[in-house]
Amino acid sequence: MPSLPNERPRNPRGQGERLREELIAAARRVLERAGVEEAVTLRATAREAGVTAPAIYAHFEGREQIVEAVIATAFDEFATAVAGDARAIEDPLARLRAGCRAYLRYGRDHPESYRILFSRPRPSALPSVAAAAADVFTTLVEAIAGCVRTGRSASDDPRGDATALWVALHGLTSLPPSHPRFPWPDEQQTLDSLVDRLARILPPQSDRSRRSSKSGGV
Amino acid sequence: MPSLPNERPRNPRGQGERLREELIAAARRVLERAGVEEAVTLRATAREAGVTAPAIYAHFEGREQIVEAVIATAFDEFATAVAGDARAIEDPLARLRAGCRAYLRYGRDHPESYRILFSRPRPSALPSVAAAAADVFTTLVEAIAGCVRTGRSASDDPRGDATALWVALHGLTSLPPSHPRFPWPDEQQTLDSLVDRLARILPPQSDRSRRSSKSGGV
DNA sequence: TGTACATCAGTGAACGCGCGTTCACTGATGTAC
DNA sequence: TGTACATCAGTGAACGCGCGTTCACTGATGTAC
Repeated sequence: MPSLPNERPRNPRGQGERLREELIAAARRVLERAGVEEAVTLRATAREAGVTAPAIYAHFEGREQIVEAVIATAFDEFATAVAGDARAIEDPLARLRAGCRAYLRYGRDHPESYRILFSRPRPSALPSVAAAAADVFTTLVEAIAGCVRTGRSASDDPRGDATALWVALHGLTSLPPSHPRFPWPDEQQTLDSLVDRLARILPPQSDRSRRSSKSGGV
Repeated sequence: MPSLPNERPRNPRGQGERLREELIAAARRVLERAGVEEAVTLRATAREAGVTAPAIYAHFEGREQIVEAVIATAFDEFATAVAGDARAIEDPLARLRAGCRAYLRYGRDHPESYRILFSRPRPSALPSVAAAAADVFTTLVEAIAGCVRTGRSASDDPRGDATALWVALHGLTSLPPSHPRFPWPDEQQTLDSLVDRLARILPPQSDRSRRSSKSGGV
């Protein structure tokens, strides 16, 4: 009776562990398709994976553990998208901008995954998530500190400024989708402006020497 | 069988409409207590209101309409907290700060109501919500424009800056609760810093004349 | 002043549904002898 | 080389639960005459 429209060959002997990964991937598809965490039921996940519901219990204690695995996986992917791609860039200002753009892009490409990562008290209780979050935050702090060293930032508190920037990034990622009718200005422009002001970005050296004593801060 | 622990006298004849308000209030209590929108079921709302489930159909078409009414009510309350309280303040900078503080305070005092207002595409589809949101946004824009007139802001785009500030306010309101283990700096300080930088707030006139030509912008 | 009736503000029982979870099982594949 | 057996990767049927929704109803209160 449980009709399995998603046909699926049984894993070969000894490869039973594969189903675990398949279930996490299935749960993520369910999440992104339905748009609410509550849609990630045990049975919906099983259906999506092409398996019957009880098969899940060989790999997860229950529904809650599936959701946790989804969160951990998504956060890891998110951290890699932001920190991993940025790490390779040498110039700190370019790295900062690339990291911020990657952050926003992840949110736009996987809105429900992003939401589940940042709209519940739960995520940071998972150790792997706390580590990934620290990774992303450190990327921001170090990029700002790097900008200070290259003379492109006037920050006197890279940690505090990185926090403010993170907060604003989160706002830019999550607010517009929830009020799509509002006439939001160009996203990239808002992003650049937030980065410039919150990381206290200064014009390049050549500019500043031209303007001489007029530079300085608020 | 539907055991009504919340005893409740039947409304007097002609006063049946009262139940509608009682149901909205009951649904909001359920929402704030449970912490997820999905907890606001028709039956849970009825139980909380001390009424049987079918009694709801005299006032709402179904569950969805209750949630909509909760959103509309909460958004109205939110807009009043932010714009209403601020409107009375004459000095635009004081008004701007008061509005932003009220915004953050509402989010802290009613976290689930705030979340439901700003984490779904749905809210702004409701006309009353769009109006309330516009009210809040206008408060921000006018306060910044007022600061420009009194010489306390260097903004050359109050709408754009108000948008950036709104985005950041939303971030500050919603991000820390979702990652409570992160060592967030003092909330009020972060708030003040976001307002200062995104609304391009300048030091008071007396200060600036002392520092003379050193003022100016990033 | 009395009584029949209409209306109003709900109740109580019942339905079908998807859910999480349990239990006994099945059938293919590898292993011991 | 053949066969009995163990193991593995699941299946299928069943359960109790809360849900949304329907339906016929009830009992108090006001109104017409």
